[in-house]
Amino acid sequence: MQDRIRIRSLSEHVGAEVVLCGWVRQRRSSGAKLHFLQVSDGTAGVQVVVKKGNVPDEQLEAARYVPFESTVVVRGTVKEDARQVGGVEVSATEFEVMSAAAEDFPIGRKEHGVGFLMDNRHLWLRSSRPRAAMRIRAEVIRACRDYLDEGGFTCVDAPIFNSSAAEGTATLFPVGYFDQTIYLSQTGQLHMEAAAQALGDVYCFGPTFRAEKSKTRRHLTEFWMLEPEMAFADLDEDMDVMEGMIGRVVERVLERCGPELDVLERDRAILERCLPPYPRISYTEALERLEGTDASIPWGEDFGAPQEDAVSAMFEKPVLVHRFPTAIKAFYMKPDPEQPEVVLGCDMIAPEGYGEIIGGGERSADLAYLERKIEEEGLPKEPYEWYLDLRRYGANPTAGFGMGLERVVAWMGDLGHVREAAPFARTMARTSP
RNA sequence: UGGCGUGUGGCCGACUUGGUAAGGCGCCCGGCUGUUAACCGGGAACAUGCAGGUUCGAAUCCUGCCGCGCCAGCCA
Repeated sequence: MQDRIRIRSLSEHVGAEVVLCGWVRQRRSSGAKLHFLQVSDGTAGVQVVVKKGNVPDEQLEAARYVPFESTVVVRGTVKEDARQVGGVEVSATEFEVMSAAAEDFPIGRKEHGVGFLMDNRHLWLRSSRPRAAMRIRAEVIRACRDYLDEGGFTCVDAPIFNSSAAEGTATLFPVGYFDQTIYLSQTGQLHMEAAAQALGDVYCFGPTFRAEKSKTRRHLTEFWMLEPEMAFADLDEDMDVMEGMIGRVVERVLERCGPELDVLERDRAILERCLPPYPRISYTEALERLEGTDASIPWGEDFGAPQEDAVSAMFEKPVLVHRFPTAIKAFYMKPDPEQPEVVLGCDMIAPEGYGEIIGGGERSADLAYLERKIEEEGLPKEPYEWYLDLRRYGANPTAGFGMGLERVVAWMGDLGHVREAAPFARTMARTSP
């Protein structure tokens, strides 16, 4: 539509006559001669007033009976009105129904259950809560990319189709690829190590897939991961980047997503406490702090959700836990030269039970060590040959990490479940809409 | 995969000790020229996941199956 304006910018047109398009989200009448329509075009919503005398009678009737979610074209005058959320309303002079919606739009103004809402995700997306979550998601992505791009990183894409796995094949989704079986990517890390040797500081951002039969509020089978990788970086630098990037995310969301946080009724004070610096404690220290609590575990055992929650509850901000036992971590992690029983890895745990939002660390540059680990863990050697080439031709220290986008978004908006942080979440039980 | 929980109209949700399915939203009609999860009056339609069992009688108790949810493991 030629001269149509976005509802978001209506306040710049007070007193002017404008044309707008949108969906009728709500309708109220005061007699047969005055109708109030809440119209949204996605950018924002506004109250349109259709009054007898201002529009032809047949348009007045159309406004009286227009079903929810119908698309309409409105010409009218923008008026200041302190009673309205955006501060303005539109007094219609022309009202046209572009497409009348069926009268049984399933999403009502009253409460619904999770199952029903997820079944109707394509329509639920129009509601204020999902819209706020999607805007926050977009801002989190923007903040991360800005942080890395400004820091001199190069965005490099990782493949989705792969014949090898970074961490075994148990949690991979097999797909038919011509006459063979390959797998959907569960990480871009190995490829980013190759890219880092070409470009220094790199990152990839894309979907990853895990066939984990997890049905918790922190798991999706398809999720987006941001994975920076830095040549010649060590664990401390790696943690600096984790902290800097998440710090930037928190700052940006607070700065630019105020209205969205309000829609979600997110307590801002909690986020304001989450600006850097973040505490950094070793796995061993964490266990010492857990001693005597319900979450206490023997040294050597991996952190579970109860340990993560207990550790994060000790601080009011994200916590970096580093130097986990070598035995429980992936083969490519570099052992600490000063205490080889632990690796130079690090996880960032988000507050409020949102769990591990980042996992990463230094990669081993030692060819012989990696060959031994691959054998010890019973991994097939052949698929890793190309990866081992990276150690044969100019081995270098490398460090990086992976950030789970949906977990960060769920935490920012206190969404309760990662499925609300994705537009169309894929879980064990749901692959549609 | 395991543990726990749950399944009532299009949606939400009662039915407590087993006794013959509330109420609300939505929908339709009407009223109101300033409403905003509008309000007021009237109306129609629509339901106990599936299969067994106990009982005079089951939405309610028992068993199995299926779906969903939460938690755990695994991870981001």
